[in-house]
This record gives sequence, structure tokens and C-alpha cells, in this order.
Amino acid sequence: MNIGEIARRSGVARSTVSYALSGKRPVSEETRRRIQEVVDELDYRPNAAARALKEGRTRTLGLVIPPAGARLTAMQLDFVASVAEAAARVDLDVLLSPSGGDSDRSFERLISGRRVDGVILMEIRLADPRVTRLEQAGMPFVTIGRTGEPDRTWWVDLDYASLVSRCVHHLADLGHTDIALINRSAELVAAGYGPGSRAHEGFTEAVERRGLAGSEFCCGDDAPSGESCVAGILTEHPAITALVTINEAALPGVQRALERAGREVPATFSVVGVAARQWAEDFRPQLTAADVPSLEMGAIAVELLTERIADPEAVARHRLFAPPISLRGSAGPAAR
Amino acid sequence: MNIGEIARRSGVARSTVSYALSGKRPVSEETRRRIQEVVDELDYRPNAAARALKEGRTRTLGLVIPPAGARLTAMQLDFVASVAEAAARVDLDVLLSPSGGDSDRSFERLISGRRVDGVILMEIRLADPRVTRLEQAGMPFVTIGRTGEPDRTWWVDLDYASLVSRCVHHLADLGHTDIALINRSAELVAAGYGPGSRAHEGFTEAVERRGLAGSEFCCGDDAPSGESCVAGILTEHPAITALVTINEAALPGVQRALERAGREVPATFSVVGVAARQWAEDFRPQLTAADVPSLEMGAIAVELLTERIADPEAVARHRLFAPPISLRGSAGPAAR
DNA sequence: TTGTAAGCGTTATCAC
DNA sequence: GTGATAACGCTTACAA
Repeated sequence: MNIGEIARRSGVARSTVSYALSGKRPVSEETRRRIQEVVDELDYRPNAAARALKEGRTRTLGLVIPPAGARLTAMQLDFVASVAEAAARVDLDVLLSPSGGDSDRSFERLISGRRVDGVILMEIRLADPRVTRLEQAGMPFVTIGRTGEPDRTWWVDLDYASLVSRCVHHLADLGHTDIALINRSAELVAAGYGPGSRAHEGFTEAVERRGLAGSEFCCGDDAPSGESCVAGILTEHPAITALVTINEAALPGVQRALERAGREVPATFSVVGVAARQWAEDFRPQLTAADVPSLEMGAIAVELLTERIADPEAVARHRLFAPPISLRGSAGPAAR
Repeated sequence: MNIGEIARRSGVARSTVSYALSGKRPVSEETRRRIQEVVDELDYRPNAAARALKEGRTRTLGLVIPPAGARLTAMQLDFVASVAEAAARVDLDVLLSPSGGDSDRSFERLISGRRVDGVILMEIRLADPRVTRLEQAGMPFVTIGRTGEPDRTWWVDLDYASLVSRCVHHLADLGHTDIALINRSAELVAAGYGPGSRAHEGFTEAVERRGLAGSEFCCGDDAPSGESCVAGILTEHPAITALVTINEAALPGVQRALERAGREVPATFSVVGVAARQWAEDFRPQLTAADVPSLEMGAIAVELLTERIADPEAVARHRLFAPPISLRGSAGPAAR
């Protein structure tokens, strides 16, 4: 089914069908109705490739996800779902590219094959080759997370430094003096992964300001890592009475380690952190945490990207999210 | 950058460039090399839209995922990742369509806009309107999960009936006589969701054959639902000594309820089920379970789909997975 | 071995 | 208010 067939059946020119559907020039009510009838009957929709070729835009966004080797966390998954959803709401399609570096074939296709009008990137490194590549290719993009040069680029991000800092202050207010930070994996932190280093910054700054003893621990993105990490903390640093975590995938393990050690939360140990609401509510007792607004972040990423696509000269915009800490039941006064 | 520019810079005709890149007709080594140099220098790749228009195929697969309202489970997420990965390996792109019913705009664009060469569908209902729509449109598709008429269609699926049956037999062999099935949510089961009804079948059949007392419980796809479901079982059906579950998202809650109730796994209560390996290993003790081979299933789905696209007349093929139960530590002899 | 040209289905310009 | 037609960038049948 193509526009020529619609035109033939409605007894008009192809251009008239095009205009009737786009509304870009007036069409008499009579012919518009006749065309619409045929269109509805045959369930016609313009061929995407032909339209993209002619218009020079694909009405498609690229979403670069970590390759399957690196398992996606619930938060990343939420971003994928929310980006797809937000794009669908404005009639944009989303093309998935599971790429790690900058020389991946599917990533290259997106760019030089002009498969998409713009790209959303997740799991950004402070120095990210994919960002360089997109800039060089002149492809509009928005990152979820920011690079080391955040002023020049378009992004949405969580303010990990301030969130972790707030967590520390909250624990300090409750009287805790000896606390731990459960960070992401050592590999990620070493690779210059933003959340890792910014959580570190926020933690050391706040710990120092409040005169606390703070220890930092890297931890893999899974429950077993969380369990062994916290088990280690409990045995080797018995003075520690509270922890703040940005590693949500480790939470089930954190919980298990505390239970095994017979620590009551929050009576004899407090836990606070940054996590998707679902993870926070799955914790027992429910986790006092800054709830990551992943749905909103995905939606804003799409919004920024469409804006940048519409005006390639526009000055860079970003959005830093610092959601409030939701008090649930996992943090209490320090035992004395 | 387009093929004309490459041709001009290499001093040949556009068709020669095309042939040099596709290899569809011999090109002298000398010119091939000259062209390749220019291509490499300018990082040229054929425009995807133009190529799709000319060839009548998009080299893109559609992947229909549940809309964000219904949160994706870890298993669904694994499917998404593995499909994207498998497609990328054969240089196909994946277009995401978050659609529930058959009249979603993004779903319709896939089909009548000819945005993709074929579609992969997940979360299939026994009677699924999306399947009907794809058949009517003549769009090749493969489902992850199967409909009520599995002979006519292409799919990959888990053999829930046989897996659950095996779990029951395993528990019976261990001496359990009073067991429970934790199914998916009541809504899903009522809506004719395959895994739900097939788990039911396998359970009742095996329970009957072994002369056991079996009770079935529906449970939402999250930890809190799992916790209250199992808590209810323990108080209201004290005779039950073991359960089999196909609801992996409920597992953390299942564990919590057992711990709260002071039941030792596997000493005083046994748990077996069907789950992604990651979920099974997160359980304490690790869960004796049939490990869902999501990576392989996604890859096979892509393989079947490409096959069907290549030969639209081919007779329907499918693949039913019945992975063995991996013995871990969560099931033991019935306490007497 | 290479070049010429038609045509894929659209949209937009120009003409009436 | 509507129709004819060129052009988007590519692949491929046909010519040389």
C-alpha cells in the first residue's frame, strides 16, 4: 500500500493525499473526507523509509545501552522503559544499540548511516569515547549522567554528591559518628564513572564537615557482593553503626548480611541511600532513601534531545536531579 | 556525505562505489582500493533510509515490550538485552515499541509504516490481539511465549508445565506430601497468560499422579506480594512443607516470609522453582531451580525471525525449552 | 571492468 | 483548491 494507490482510489493527485494527511496546505473538506475514508479502509501509513529519505530525518532516537555482558541494573532498565515510553508519547521510535565503546558496528550505523535523529547515552564515563565520536559526527545527543566537561554538553543526571552528603548529614544528626559508604564496583570507580567519584566527593566532604569517621567500600552490582561487603564491614570495622549506599543492586545482600550478623535495623544499625523506589520499598524495614526519579529523568532526556534536534545551535541545557530523602524505617538514632 | 560524493572523489560512477562496497559484482582491485580509501577517510556508510527504500527491507527488527506501567521483570529485561545483542551480531537493528494492545500508535507505525522487517513479541496471551494484527498485516513475527494456537505460529517458549511438574516430582521424591504453587498474578492468570495456565496444568497433573495435596496461589510480581502470599500460606496452611514457584520477582519476599516465620530452608521448609540464574543464586540458600536460559531464548528468537523473514512461506518453527533443574541448596527431605 | 539510468514512496515546489 | 514533477540516496538491470 502506498500513497499512489490512495491517490488513485480517491481520484486525486498523490500530492493532495500528502497534504490532506499533513495539513500543510488547505484541502477542501469534501476531498479530505474522501481521502480519509480510503486511508482508513486500507489502514494506510506513509512508508517510514521514503519519508525519512525525503525529509532528511528519521523520527527515531537511538538509545545506547550497555552490552549484555554487563547486566543492566533495575535503574538502567527503568531508564530504557521510560525513554521508550516518553518517545512513544511524541510519536518517536527508539532504536536500541548495545554498545560499549565507540567503534561498535551498531553504534557506527546509528551515526554514519543516519539511522536516527539523535542519541541518548547511558552509563557515561567522565571521559567517554562515545561522546567524542558523537560530537565529531555532529549527531545531537543527550547523556543520562554527565562527563567531566558538563558545561558544553546536554544531560540529565542525579546529584550524587549532594544526595550522599545529605545522607551523611542525616546520619550525623541521628548521632552516628562512624559510618561507611557502599560505592559501586572498583572497576567502575577506577574507570572514572561519574556516580562513583561524585558519591566519593560528597561523602568525604560531609564526613569531614561533621567530623565523623568515614570509610568507603567498593562493591559489585549484585546481592552476593553486597552481602560479603557488609559482612566484612561488620566484622572488621565493628565501630561502624550506619552505612549509606548508592549501590541498589547490592541491597538484598546488604540486608542479608545484617540479618546474619544479628543486627537490628534501625535499632542497632542504620542504612540510608540512593535507590529506585521499588528497591527502597523491598528493603526491610523500608529504606530511608533518595528515590531516583528514573521515569522523569528518561522523559526529560527525551525532551532535551528533541529540543536539541529542533535547534542544533541551541546552547547546552541540562537538568540535575536531587530528589528529597524519603524517610522510611531504616535509619534511627545511634545506639550508645 | 553520500555515495555520489564518494564516487566523485574516487573518480568512478556511483554504481561502482555501490558494487565495490557490496561485492555484488567484481571490481578491479585498483579501483576497489581507491574507493575504500575515500570511504575510510570520510567514514562513509550508506544512508539507511535510502537503502531501505530501494531494497524494500529495513534491516531492523521490532521488539514489542510491555508498557512502563507494567514493570518489566528481570527475565523480560534479559530478553530485551539478549534480543538486542543477538540482532547486533548479525547487523540488524532493534526498534523498541512499548505497546500493550493492538491499536497502539507505535505498534501501528511498525506495521503499516513498514519500519521493520519483522517483530518479536513478549508477554503473550493465549489469545493475543497483537498476534492477530500481525498476521492480518502479513508481518513476520516470532513470539517469546506461545498463544493458544501454537502450531500455526513461530515462537520460543519455556515448557512451564513440564518444569513445574518436575519440581513437584522432585519434592514428592523428597517425601513432601503437602505442597504449594506460587503462580503469577491473578490478573495475568485470568487474562489467559500462558505460563500461568501451563504452570497450573503441570502442577495439578503431577500432584494428582503422585497423590499429593496441592494448593495453588496467585501472587503479584514483586517482593511484598511474595512476602504476604507466603506468610498467608504458613499461617493458614501449616501442613504445607514445600513450595514451587514460577514467580521470580516474588522470591525476595518469599525468603523474608520464611525467615520471619522462623522456617529453616531446607531443614523445615523446601523451595524449588523456575527462575533466572541470577535470582536463584540470590536466594539463601541458593535456589534449586530450572534456570531460564533467557540469553539463548532471545538469540533463538532472532534466529527464527530472520529465517522467517528470508522465507515467508516457510512452515512454522518453534523451540520449547525445558532446562534441567539445577540442584542447589533450597530443597531437602520433608521433616517428619 | 565500468558507466548510465530507472525507480523505490515520499514531500515540496511550481504551475494552473 | 488541486495536479504534475523533481528530488531525497541508494541499488541494480542494462549497455558499453
